[in-house]
Amino acid sequence: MPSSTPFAQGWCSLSVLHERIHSRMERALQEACRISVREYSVLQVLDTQQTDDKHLHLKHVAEAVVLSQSATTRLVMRLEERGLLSRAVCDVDRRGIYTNVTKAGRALLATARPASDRALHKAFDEARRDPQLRPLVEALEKAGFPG
Amino acid sequence: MPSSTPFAQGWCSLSVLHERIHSRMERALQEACRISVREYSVLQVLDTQQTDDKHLHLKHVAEAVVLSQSATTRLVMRLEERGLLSRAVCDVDRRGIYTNVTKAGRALLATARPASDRALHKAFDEARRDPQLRPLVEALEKAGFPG
DNA sequence: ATTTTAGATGCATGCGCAAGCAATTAGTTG
DNA sequence: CAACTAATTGCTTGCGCATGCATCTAAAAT
Repeated sequence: MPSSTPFAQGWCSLSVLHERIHSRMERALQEACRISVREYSVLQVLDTQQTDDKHLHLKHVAEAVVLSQSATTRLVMRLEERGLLSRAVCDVDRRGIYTNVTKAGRALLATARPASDRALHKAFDEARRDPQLRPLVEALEKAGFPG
Repeated sequence: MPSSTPFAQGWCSLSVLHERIHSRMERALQEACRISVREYSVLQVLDTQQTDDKHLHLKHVAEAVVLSQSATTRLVMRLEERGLLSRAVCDVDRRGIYTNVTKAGRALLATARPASDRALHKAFDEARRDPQLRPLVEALEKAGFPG
């Protein structure tokens, strides 16, 4: 994935690294609990929102995971249909929707998290062995990323 | 986009940064030349492959942009239908497909590249102002990334 | 001949955009 | 202040499109 400027070249590496990690996590999460990376992300966001006793409107959830509002609506719908979360209209502003992760949802998260972590580490190790990605990976590590 | 481990937290930031850059570039490229980020990436790959006088099979193009083989087939098809590239069976292995960017394709790239670059810089500047992304962006810059 | 590989295709799914609907807020008029 | 209208905001829906998976065909390779 070559490019015109050095800056764009950096973006290409970032992009490839991201896609590689993403596709690995996708497969891992799909296999472990029939869930997509995005669904996992949303559940994760909603779960922490909940433990912090803060409630996010759908719109802010969409922003947090960088997804369109319509896609977020449908994603949350799917999760509700699978019993992983429940929805309720916000009573101070009845346009808003509040969501709560159910027990089943938290159980799924407990399975998904280690699976996702394993996939993430694997992807990173693999990337370190790729000549194109090596500098980027090292840059991230040197700067204390991730972690 | 919070998470369980620090490592996963890093992945979340990386993910958000990527999505932000991506959606900005998508809009910019769409507006500038009715082309998607992926189509741009593929064109870019094929163009450099060509100037280096090397020919890639579709399969390797797919790997380079981290896309499935089927999606790559159809993407290249779309680009051919728009007259941005031409396809030909490889004569030493008639299973393989070779592709060449046309004059129109190179013209489009000439428009797309600066548009994409502008979007990229904008997205980076914006990210630097986001508390969640700031450490990641600085990490990348400190380590000489991108560029 | 069998197996393997490159690419194409049917199908189901998730996405973004644009339009729509309902609730809220701001502004106007009596 | 109350009542009405306009503009905004949060979410949903219709629709077309790109993607991945599984499957298929044709061409090497064994």
